[in-house]
Amino acid sequence: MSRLTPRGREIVLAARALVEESGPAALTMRALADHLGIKAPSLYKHFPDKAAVEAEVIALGLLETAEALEAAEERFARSAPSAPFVPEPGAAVDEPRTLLAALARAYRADALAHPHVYLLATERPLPRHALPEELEARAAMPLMRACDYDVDRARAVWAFAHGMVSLEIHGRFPDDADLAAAWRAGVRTLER
Amino acid sequence: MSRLTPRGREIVLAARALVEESGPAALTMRALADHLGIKAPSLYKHFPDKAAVEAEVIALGLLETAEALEAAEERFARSAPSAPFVPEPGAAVDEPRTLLAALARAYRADALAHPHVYLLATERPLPRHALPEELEARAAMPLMRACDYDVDRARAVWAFAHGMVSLEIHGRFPDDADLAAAWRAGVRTLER
DNA sequence: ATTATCTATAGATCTATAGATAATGC
DNA sequence: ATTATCTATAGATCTATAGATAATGC
Repeated sequence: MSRLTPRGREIVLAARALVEESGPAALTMRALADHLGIKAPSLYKHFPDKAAVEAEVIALGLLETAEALEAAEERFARSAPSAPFVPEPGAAVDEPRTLLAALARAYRADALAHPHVYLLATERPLPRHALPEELEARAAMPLMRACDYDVDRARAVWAFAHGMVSLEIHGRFPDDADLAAAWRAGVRTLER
Repeated sequence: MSRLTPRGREIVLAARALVEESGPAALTMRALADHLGIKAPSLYKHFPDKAAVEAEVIALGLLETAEALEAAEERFARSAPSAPFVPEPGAAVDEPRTLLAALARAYRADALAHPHVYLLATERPLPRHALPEELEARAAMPLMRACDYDVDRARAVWAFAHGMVSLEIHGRFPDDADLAAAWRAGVRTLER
């Protein structure tokens, strides 16, 4: 994004909106051009091909995930200074009690806030060559820190969170499933 | 499958082979017909539309998953009669020690044995109306039994397993990641 | 009679290139 | 001069229907 021209940025934002509105398959050069009020061939003066546009949308998604997790880390650090959790009488009940719970909640909220972009960014190989250096690593860091740099546990937690979100977005759980309870069950056991 | 004509079955098997060979997007009525040595319009005498063929491939995938998990359950029941695990001197080290570990291993092996069919069957909404009654429930039962019918934990375990497999198939882990270790970390903590 | 196939074809799309034209920035 | 746009168009696909033809099963 940062290395794009202003017009390039506009195009990517329109592409993102298109994906979010109608799913990854709806991102065609024609639909994108329509959205922008221009003709499809004009897009090729800004991007070499469709894959380049798609990669920028994916980069946006990853960046947002990274920022959402970093913000959750910070909020948690502020609200839970150090001592073990002690529920205050009358305090809101649903504050996350652990850093991992806070990150899990943020991960889910971010993914469900733009499910189609989430799927575009996760359910296919990453176009790593077209992404900003270090973006992938940055998105992974909050979980690594929460897992005390135990990479195996961090990967297991990531897989759990991704699996929950993926299955939820694709409507694979029963309609009446208590997904909050499933998240709690997973986070609680993965906690240590 | 069972409710198909013999020719219908051949068509579905060819479709399955096509998906497995070249991915879900490669399943087109033309490519399928080519594979069978006929012309595309002929397929419409056997299936009303492409979605119907796809649904049968998905049903095959689900059925295989169910059978793989059931077989793993049975193998585990035979090999680990009841007593807590005691490693015998000189015994093979990599026998799964718990039912959950056995199921996790079977889930991964099944998915990686035909990754494209796995993705077709999981990374989109299920065409439930076109699937055999109870197939979805059957595929879910082994995990439910392993989790003592704690549905929240069963869903968490499923999400973990699906997430691991999905991320692995899409090449989202680093090439040198020790995925066996991540599986162990996840299964161990989700164990209870 | 029914079934499986075929040819021909309608009707939608897609991505991407070539080359012309208008507008903007020195 | 450069940049952003346009029109025209090549070249690939796709799904699905209509109607003809050949083969099979009573």
